[in-house]
Amino acid sequence: MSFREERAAQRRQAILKTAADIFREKGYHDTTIEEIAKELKFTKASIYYYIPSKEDLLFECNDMAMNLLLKRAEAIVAEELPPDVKLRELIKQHVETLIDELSLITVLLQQEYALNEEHRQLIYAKRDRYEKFFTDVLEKGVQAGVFEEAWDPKMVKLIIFGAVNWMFHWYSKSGPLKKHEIAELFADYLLKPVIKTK
Amino acid sequence: MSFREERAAQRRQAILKTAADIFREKGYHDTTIEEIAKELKFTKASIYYYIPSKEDLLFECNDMAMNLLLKRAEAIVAEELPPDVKLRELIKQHVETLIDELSLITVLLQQEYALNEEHRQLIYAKRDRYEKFFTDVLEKGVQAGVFEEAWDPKMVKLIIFGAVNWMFHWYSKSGPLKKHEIAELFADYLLKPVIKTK
Amino acid sequence: MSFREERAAQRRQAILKTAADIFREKGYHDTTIEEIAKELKFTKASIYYYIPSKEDLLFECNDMAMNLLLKRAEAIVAEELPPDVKLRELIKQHVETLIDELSLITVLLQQEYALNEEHRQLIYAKRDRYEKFFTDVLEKGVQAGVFEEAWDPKMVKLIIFGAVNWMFHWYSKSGPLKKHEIAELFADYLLKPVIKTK
Amino acid sequence: MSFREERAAQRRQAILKTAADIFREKGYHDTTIEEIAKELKFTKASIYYYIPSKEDLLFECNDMAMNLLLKRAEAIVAEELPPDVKLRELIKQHVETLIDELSLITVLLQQEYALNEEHRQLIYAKRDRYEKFFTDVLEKGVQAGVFEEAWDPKMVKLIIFGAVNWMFHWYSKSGPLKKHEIAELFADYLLKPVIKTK
DNA sequence: GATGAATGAGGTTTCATTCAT
DNA sequence: AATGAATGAAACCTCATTCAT
Repeated sequence: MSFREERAAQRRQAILKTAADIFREKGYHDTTIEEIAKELKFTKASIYYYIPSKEDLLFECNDMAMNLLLKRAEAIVAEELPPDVKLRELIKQHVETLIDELSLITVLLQQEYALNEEHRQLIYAKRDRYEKFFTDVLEKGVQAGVFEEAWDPKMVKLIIFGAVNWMFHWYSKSGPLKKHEIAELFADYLLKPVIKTK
Repeated sequence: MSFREERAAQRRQAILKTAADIFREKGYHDTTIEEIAKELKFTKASIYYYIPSKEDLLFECNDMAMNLLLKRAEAIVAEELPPDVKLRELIKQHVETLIDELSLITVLLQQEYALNEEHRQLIYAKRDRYEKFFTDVLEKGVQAGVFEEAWDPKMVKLIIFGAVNWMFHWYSKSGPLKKHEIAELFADYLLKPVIKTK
Repeated sequence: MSFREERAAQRRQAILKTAADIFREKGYHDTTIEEIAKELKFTKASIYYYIPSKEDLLFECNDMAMNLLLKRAEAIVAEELPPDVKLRELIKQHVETLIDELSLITVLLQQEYALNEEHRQLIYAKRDRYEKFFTDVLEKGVQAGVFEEAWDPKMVKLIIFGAVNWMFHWYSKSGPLKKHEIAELFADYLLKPVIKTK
Repeated sequence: MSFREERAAQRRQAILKTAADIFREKGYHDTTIEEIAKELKFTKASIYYYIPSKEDLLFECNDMAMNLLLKRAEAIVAEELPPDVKLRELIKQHVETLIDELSLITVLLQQEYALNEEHRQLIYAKRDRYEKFFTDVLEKGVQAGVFEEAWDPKMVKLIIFGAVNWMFHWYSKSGPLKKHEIAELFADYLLKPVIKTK
């Protein structure tokens, strides 16, 4: 990548991050390209040198968020771990990614319906892949006899995602709990019902 | 209420319901007054005979949703029940209300940021009141020794709401589980970690 | 006139007066039929039983104002009086009518441009007739040798009307001067330059 | 000022002048942004590149008119002149400014009530400052013994403004009198009653 | 007579996007 | 690379007016 291209890529990143911050704060529709530009000390027109459209900006935010989640989850899935430990790691990773990239993930969770059809499908495909990591582990755990077979893995996945994703509504850096504490807490609570007790 | 007034009230209700349906489907900003009107076989201007503004329509949806939740929760809270049973009822009622009034509650959960400041405060006030029912019961349960004291009631409340509210993303009438089954399932799963076992 | 017709005529009058008051306060365009109705404790639709249109309401105000001015001026013109006295009376009458019917005359002076073409012509015709009373007296006075011939009657008329009509901008019932005092003052000031001194 | 900025400023000026012309002709409310745009061979939206709102356009017209009057009057007030000469100059200047900037001043005199509260206050403040130039000179003249003490300066000011401002109703470029002739004529007529004769 | 309900017609404003420079 | 200028398209909202009851 040439120096030129690299700088352009950096600019793109900066635009995406800023867009995500503002999208998170005000919602996609209440954010104007002008605002994003002003925040970056660009002009409105300049933004269009780097991105093709506002909707594309939203898509890139969604996509970046999904890629982050996928990459981290894939690393965990690749490890050799018992199902209960793996699920715990997946949950903790999700919580921590959400906190690390609050704006990006919030946009992913909150603004999906503003995507156009094509982009939505692309995101849904990745999301399905991501969610499958959870159901797969749950199924494995049932087969391995460490998880209660009473709970449908699909349902458990939905409960877990609901509980965890809701965080974007209330998480605050200045809250009493640290990132890892929250992650542990969620993992403990959400695993409790499925772990088989002797 | 006179015949006239009653019909007008019904019309208002119909507008709210239709608006909620479309808001849910496409989001507040991607819904035009024209669409709502067309759906009701009204003209755009006629809508404005019944409501003062589009934002007001959104507020009314939010408010009606909150009122429903509050009314049902108040009935439960008023009963003489042990904390664990009461919490179970509160959860079940929440799930069932969400299913009964999917559009209204989805709008409440999804479109809040489009409210203006004044309206948002009104909704937040009711929401806080509603959520307090849950933390109160949790605290009572801890005091009564039926709930684990390890879990912070605020945190448990957030987990419960997250898990349950997430339903608007996936619930479908044609799904395999019936309303009451889902309600029981959620109550079981979410109560499990807090219930003290001997 | 039957009782019915009489009551209708009274209603019309009331509507005109109220309309004039509000037109004066907020201007024709910023006044809605609804406001006029509310002030009269009517409904919007009821107004239309008595008047054909909003513009017509404006015209009737203008017309009533002109008729008042004309009637009072005609009475003065009909008297046998020397030109200087007659002019003085005309000025005083104008001032006093303006004060007596502040809303009506203000509408006449301020909102003329909102009339439609046809109505404007009708008002202009009356206005021209009214103004001619002033130029006629001025010309008679010059011929009679009581007025300076140096001043063009048309010009003097414009100065007089300007000075006097401006009153609607500043006149207030609670001001320090009484109606007659103002009238005398204007007559004194405005006649001074034209009266021939020996 | 750069070339760019200068051209933008010129465009703004052009919009204001054109707006003033049309406001004068048809009144503020009967003028649409579209009409102003069409006259300038702009599109409606382009107008909004230069001005924030229609009401703002009106305010700028008012403000520019007041600034013109103030600037010219201040120059006269700054001179060392006897009160009667100074008043004469103030009147002449007012007449001539009105003729030079007929549209702007007409808007100022005719459309004030369409301003919003905040803007109205700003204009009133300038107007009060402007009118004070006249009452000050009148008071000085009374003290200096060149003006009759019988006339209240406030009242004289109102008569002068009334007579002169009325011009926007009748002045026409094609009229028989030239600008300076009208100015002299007004000054002569309106000063006559106040000048003390030995 | 009176009015609740309905609407056509239009106006202001916003904004993503384009393009010449 | 960057941007000032321009605009098409659309959305919200208002209101005078009508009409069935």
